Amino acid sequence: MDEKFLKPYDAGNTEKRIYEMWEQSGLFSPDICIEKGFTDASAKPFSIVLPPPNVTGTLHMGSSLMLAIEDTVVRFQRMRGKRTLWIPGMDHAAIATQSKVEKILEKEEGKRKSDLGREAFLQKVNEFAESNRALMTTQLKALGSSLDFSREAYTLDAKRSLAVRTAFKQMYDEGLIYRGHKVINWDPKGQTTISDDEIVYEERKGKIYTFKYSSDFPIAIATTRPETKVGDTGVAVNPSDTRYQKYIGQTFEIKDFAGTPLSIKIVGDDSVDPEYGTGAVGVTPAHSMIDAEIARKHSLPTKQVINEYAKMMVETPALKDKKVAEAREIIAEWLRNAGLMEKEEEISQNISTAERTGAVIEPLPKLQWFIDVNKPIPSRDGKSLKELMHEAVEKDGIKILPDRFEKVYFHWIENLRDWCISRQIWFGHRIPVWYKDGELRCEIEAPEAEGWVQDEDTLDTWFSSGLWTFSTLGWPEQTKDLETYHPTALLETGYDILFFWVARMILMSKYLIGEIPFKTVYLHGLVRDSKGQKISKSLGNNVEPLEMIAKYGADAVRMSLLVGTGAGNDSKMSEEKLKAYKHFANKLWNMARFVFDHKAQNPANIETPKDKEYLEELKSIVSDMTTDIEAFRIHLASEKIYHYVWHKFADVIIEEYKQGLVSFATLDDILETCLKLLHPFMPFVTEEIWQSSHKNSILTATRWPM
RNA sequence: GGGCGGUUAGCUCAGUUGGUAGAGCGCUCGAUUUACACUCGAAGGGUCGUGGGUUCAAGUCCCUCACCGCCCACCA
Repeated sequence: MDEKFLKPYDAGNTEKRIYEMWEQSGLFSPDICIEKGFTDASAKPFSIVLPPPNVTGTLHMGSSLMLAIEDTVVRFQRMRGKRTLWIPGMDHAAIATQSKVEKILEKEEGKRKSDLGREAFLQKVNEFAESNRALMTTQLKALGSSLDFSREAYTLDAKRSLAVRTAFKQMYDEGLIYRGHKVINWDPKGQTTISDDEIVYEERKGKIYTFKYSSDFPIAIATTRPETKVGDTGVAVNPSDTRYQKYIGQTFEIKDFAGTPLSIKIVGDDSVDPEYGTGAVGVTPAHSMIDAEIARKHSLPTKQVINEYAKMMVETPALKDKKVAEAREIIAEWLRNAGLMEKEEEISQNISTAERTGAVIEPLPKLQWFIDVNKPIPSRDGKSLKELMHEAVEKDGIKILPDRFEKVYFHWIENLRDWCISRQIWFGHRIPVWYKDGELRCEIEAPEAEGWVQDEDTLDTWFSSGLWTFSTLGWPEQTKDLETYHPTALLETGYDILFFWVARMILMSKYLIGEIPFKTVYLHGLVRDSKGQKISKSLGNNVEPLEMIAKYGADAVRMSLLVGTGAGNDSKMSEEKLKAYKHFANKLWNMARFVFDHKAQNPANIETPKDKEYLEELKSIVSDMTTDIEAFRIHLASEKIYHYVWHKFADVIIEEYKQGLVSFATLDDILETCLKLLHPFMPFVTEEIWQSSHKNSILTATRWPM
């Protein structure tokens, strides 16, 4: 017997060596599995794309859970004989990465990005991204992830950039991408637009003011933002409201509203609730999306009064260049003095803030690029993107686990508005549109003729990640990989990016290649700390995966994340759990030691009545686990094998063997099967034990028991 | 305002299609120079949040309420 069995299992001394052995074997590539005869060339494919971690930072416990689940499924399917492919990659995460580098630049060199200029700044960002990529690759490997690194992708590399430009052009040519002057969510701190999904609502105390524009104006209105009222061009009332009906169609000229002249037209609109407030709404077309919609219906003019720095842009000296918060007070005070203020009430309101910077969102009218989600698409039977996204889950059979998220998904689609995809940041895919003399061209490659200037803006980072399932497989080129591995079998990710990412992938895939991107979506929950708190920097309760791996071993980290963590449920990470599974790895180690020890003594093999019973029982364990993993009930399968190995095999069967109630052949059989069954969950310790008794054989490339 | 999830042993949580409650940790008692102290055995501990309903049978299905948590939504 190998001497190392005389000591407790030492993960630290094992894992790196085992991973290198796996990498050298090439078995993580399905092509090599076929070449070596482990996988049948005509076997069914099974593919997963790794949700690309952001190059912003390092992997956290949530990513470790993701890797543990995916690697378990991938190893299982590989052992089942499928042509199994798991593609790694990274996401450039445009805004997140750029703002992080901006912060570093500010802190370390006291410079702003404008001091460097676009090119030099981007070089810094790329260097930062590159150094993180290397560290994250180490982390992926440390956990044992059986990823095919020969196919590694990056959202910003040449192939993926080509995919982005191709997708953009195709959507532009079919009229799905358009440029429009619309009210968008402006982040005054980040100085960029953001999409509806990047808004976070924060509950804050506010005031609602009820007032009239002037003493001879017949209708009072209410607002939480008096400063925007200098941009009002209308008042909307419900057409059936007898109090106000008579004014509909009239225009009132207000000579002096806090120093600004207003022209207010009364319009009738069904969206106004006569019961709420004064039953009338002041319409500010430039600074509210809902108002913009009312204004569009009634042809009210748009008057922008707030600029990109969240400062007033009216000529009135008292207001000009004032911050919105100051302007609010100035106007409120003016209303009080003029005797126009009817009521002021404290309320709690949800204000929209930018997810990244925390700044209060300022809705502004701007010329931006959008994806039209409602337009009927000729090449897709006249269906809209919304409809395509809907039918992917409704009809095409994408299964979302847990299934309650299907409802959430449908609800999101129903409320979806056109997606603003242009961003005023530097890091990311430049919009593939060029301008010259008032002319515009959308091309995959820059026009060769002189004088064409490319659009300054970049694309929302989710545009490129939306292409991920097929851009990683070579699209727009019609590759063999694309044909074989798309649609992918499984998309496993956190429920928090269902809208950001999962829905966008369905949109892109259904439109661009006419098929669903994946058959099953498995959404995992949040990994919290031992007290159930969200892990965050401000709480300082971050658990570093690499440290935990060093302390307890990757197998223990994986098991502690997997056991008992069902789809969609948040879970808690604790050192007790990690310790328990470290003990389990060692228990297994000693069980192997016991069996090997006895094997060396050439035990007589006398069949006993118990042999058959135990082998039958094991068969049913195998079949239960197979069903569980195929249905992605990893939390049940992992618990089942844990319990069987420790409390049946070790506590009962081995003990009975000592008493001669079980034959050695059966004991040996059970150990071998257990190693296989445990391998997807705890790849390192099982492989290490396997290699000790099976020279020239790799457990990773061994068939799952039947 | 709308939707969703949770409420099961002291703690943390499982419980897949309804068949008279499970695990880990902790606690108590005990074993043992043992493959393994990163061990083993035993014991204790739950009217499965509340109230009702369906059923031969409900933690599991339906309804009510309560508390905790999450998501969505620019009632001005």
